[in-house]
Amino acid sequence: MVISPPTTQQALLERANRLAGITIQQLANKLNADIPESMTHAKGWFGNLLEHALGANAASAPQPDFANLGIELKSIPVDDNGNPKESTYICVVQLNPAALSAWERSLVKCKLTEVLWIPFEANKTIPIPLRRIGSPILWRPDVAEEQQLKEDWQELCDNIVLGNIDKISASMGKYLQIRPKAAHSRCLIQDPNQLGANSLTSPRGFYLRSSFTRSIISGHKHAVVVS
DNA sequence: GCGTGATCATAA
DNA sequence: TTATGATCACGC
Repeated sequence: MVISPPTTQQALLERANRLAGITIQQLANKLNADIPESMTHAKGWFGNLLEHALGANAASAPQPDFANLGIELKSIPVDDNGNPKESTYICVVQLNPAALSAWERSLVKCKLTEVLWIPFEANKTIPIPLRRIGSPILWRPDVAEEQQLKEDWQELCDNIVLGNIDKISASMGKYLQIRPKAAHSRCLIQDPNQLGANSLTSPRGFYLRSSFTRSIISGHKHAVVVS
């Protein structure tokens, strides 16, 4: 079964709201999907299931999941208190000078312009099929949030442009951080910002700290979302 | 390797 | 217990 992409924001929200409260088992059954025994070898499984269920169409292109709506979809694992259990991957850290030149044209800003967050239970004591899907939260960063994201991005990118990517640690950045993002630590890519024709470094990604996504999620817990 | 979807595993 | 650094799966 292939689900077509929603043509409007409201259609997308309606679909997402219909998933609120059901279990992973129920969703998997609807889509005729097999549930993994563990997430160890199926780390992106739920995110992919959700894309399928909502009709996301950007595949693995570097753009928002619902390209026509400019909306990025993010599943977010939460504990018993509804707080995020993990940081949230945003996008690859591109090393070409153009990608590092301005926040306004960055992939991070593009992805974070509007995000549909879908929380789901991730407490390991709950069997995967019984974990429930939460209510969707459509979020746009407010002025203060975007300013901080921009500052974090700028500080991190300044280091990259100066050829100091290997000095960046995950502790930098208030909301955004940069961490490895690769199949394994032996993966290497060219870094044109470093002196020397063949400077290599590890592929990295931008992530949102869970302390930040926690504020996003909790700040909208009582939001009313369509019908 | 690059980009997507992320969570795992262990040092601190 | 938590956050960093490492890793898993997939399409191309």
